[in-house]
Amino acid sequence: MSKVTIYDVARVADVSLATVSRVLNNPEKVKPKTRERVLAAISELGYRPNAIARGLASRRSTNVGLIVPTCSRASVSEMIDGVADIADKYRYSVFLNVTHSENDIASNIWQNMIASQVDGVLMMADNLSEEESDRLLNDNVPTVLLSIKDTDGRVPAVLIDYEQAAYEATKKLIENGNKDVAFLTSSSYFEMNDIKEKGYRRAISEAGLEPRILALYGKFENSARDFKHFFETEKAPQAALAVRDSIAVMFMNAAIEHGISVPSELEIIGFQNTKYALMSRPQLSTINIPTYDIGAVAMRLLTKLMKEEDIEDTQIHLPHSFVWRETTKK
Amino acid sequence: MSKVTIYDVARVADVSLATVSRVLNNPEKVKPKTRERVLAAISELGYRPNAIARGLASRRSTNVGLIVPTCSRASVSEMIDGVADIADKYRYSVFLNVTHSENDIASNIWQNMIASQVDGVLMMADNLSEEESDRLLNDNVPTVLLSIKDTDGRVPAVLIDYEQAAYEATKKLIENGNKDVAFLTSSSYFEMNDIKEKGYRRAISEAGLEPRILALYGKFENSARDFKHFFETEKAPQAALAVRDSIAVMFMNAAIEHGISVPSELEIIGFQNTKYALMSRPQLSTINIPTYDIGAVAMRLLTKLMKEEDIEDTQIHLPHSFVWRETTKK
DNA sequence: TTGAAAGCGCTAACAG
DNA sequence: CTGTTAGCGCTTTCAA
Repeated sequence: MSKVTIYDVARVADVSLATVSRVLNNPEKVKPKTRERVLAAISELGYRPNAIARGLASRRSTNVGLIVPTCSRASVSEMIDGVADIADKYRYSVFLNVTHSENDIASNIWQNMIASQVDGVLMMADNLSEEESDRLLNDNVPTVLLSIKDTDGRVPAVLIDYEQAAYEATKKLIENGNKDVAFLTSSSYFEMNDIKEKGYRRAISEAGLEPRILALYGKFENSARDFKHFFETEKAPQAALAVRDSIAVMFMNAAIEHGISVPSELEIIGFQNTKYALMSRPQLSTINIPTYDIGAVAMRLLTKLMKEEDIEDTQIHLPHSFVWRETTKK
Repeated sequence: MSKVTIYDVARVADVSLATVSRVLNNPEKVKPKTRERVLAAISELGYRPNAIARGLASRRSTNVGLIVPTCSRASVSEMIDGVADIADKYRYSVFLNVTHSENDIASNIWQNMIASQVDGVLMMADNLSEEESDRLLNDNVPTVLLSIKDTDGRVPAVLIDYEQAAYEATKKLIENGNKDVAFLTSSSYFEMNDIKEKGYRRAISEAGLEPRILALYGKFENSARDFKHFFETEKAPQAALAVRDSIAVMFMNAAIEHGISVPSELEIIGFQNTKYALMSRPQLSTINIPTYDIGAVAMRLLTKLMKEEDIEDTQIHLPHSFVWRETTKK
């Protein structure tokens, strides 16, 4: 709330406000001696340029908008940390918008302000309609998608090749000798899970096996009960790939309580490599996703986009890896 | 990036820009007929007021700053969701700043911008020095602390009575007949953990028992190994209260692997009621903390502070509760 | 190398 | 109820 303005600095340094502005923005265009005088005045008065006024005059806010469906999912909160770190490094401020998966982004408040006070947007969503990606393109504010991509790849994005990751994991399960390999997915629709399912199906079909999709019926909170019911009424698979670590662990717990031994009778692989995987017993084998890096790389890409640098490739794929722990054989 | 300004709207609606501004900010001061004409022009042109210009002219940004040590801790990410929801409701935008526990907030970039472009600040920190709280007071921008409080309670805050919660949990453990009740805390310094420890010590001392503090030596990642070593070299306690669910679960896993049976030989209570507690086996008894609400209530308090409403009580304590699951007897 | 002057798009008295 | 007129604090030509 400092009330000292650029005029005060100019007066104290005995220069015009234009000069003060210059030492702030183009210091090399000011004679060293004058510059020092101005700098001295600035620190003497504790002057801090008013970012809003600067934004108005320069028509650039050095703010970016970050849109996420929620914060309380490890996959997004870690990503936010990545975004925040890099934004900080480049002196950008980040506006956080939590959409709660409300699909129509246009109707959302963010448009109101995004349009007028951010230089770029980072968007993570559980799914993205074609309309929405059209809108992103039309609003011509630089945008980077995190973890998802638009159908025709026109919007810059940073993501993991989930299809390939799921494919490889499924293949591993098949190679371990399992014929009945299930895919555990969530009931609510996540585009990302569809992509993982594709990879699973590819591996299954290549091996000439039958796919078996098990979807959580409802909320995560009930999954313990739901999985218990599953094991009581249906034949247990020999192996399973889950779309998230948490689902993998819940499934495993239910299996173990049903007397199934892991991994000898049931192998399980999770997705993400969260703390859940470390804390389960047996410890979960899982696919490691560089969540933090997705955020960091996306923010870095956005800075380039905002500077209108030429980008070779605007669709960046980050590598995944596997962490073999105790829920898989060998 | 819409380039239509308030002048365009004024021209199309055939009024002055002041009238347009009025229908935006004080619609009741405009004749309904005129108002409709203006509204029509607004939607016809797709006009969106430029928040930056508005901020400059009105000296209010409708932005709040949110400072957190990290996002990737359940206790903070859920809180952020709470903040974001309420901010949204009151039409405030939130600037996210991740400090990574760098203690000196003054040295941080946030001061630069916070001072000039936010109407209020929400701050969560792992600890708060007296200097820092002084600074918060001096900068006279409305501020609310989350989960922590300053030593002399001058800064508005929303928090849980961690001391009492830990006291009650410890007491329960003692009432269950345990004499050797340990307190599991983290090695790095968190003010909050000290407060919990106080509650633990109060219960222990009231019962005439000896306190036993077990601090993690290093990083969470190594705690499995560290706890294993603990059980191999030291006498296991009969019960334990942990400062976080994750620590409780890691400790429990190590105990079980050492052949100790839970809860018959070792009772454990965690803190927070995260998903970890649901996913462990046996399922963790824990202290439920309304994390989301801390954020929501703090944001609501901040809106009042920003409106300079009179607040009865600026230190709001939210209630905790207990969730008895499988790691405690009875 | 520096200063003068014209806005950026909007709000907020003040008149009328 | 509506219009006129000053700015908000800064950037940015354009001259000097």
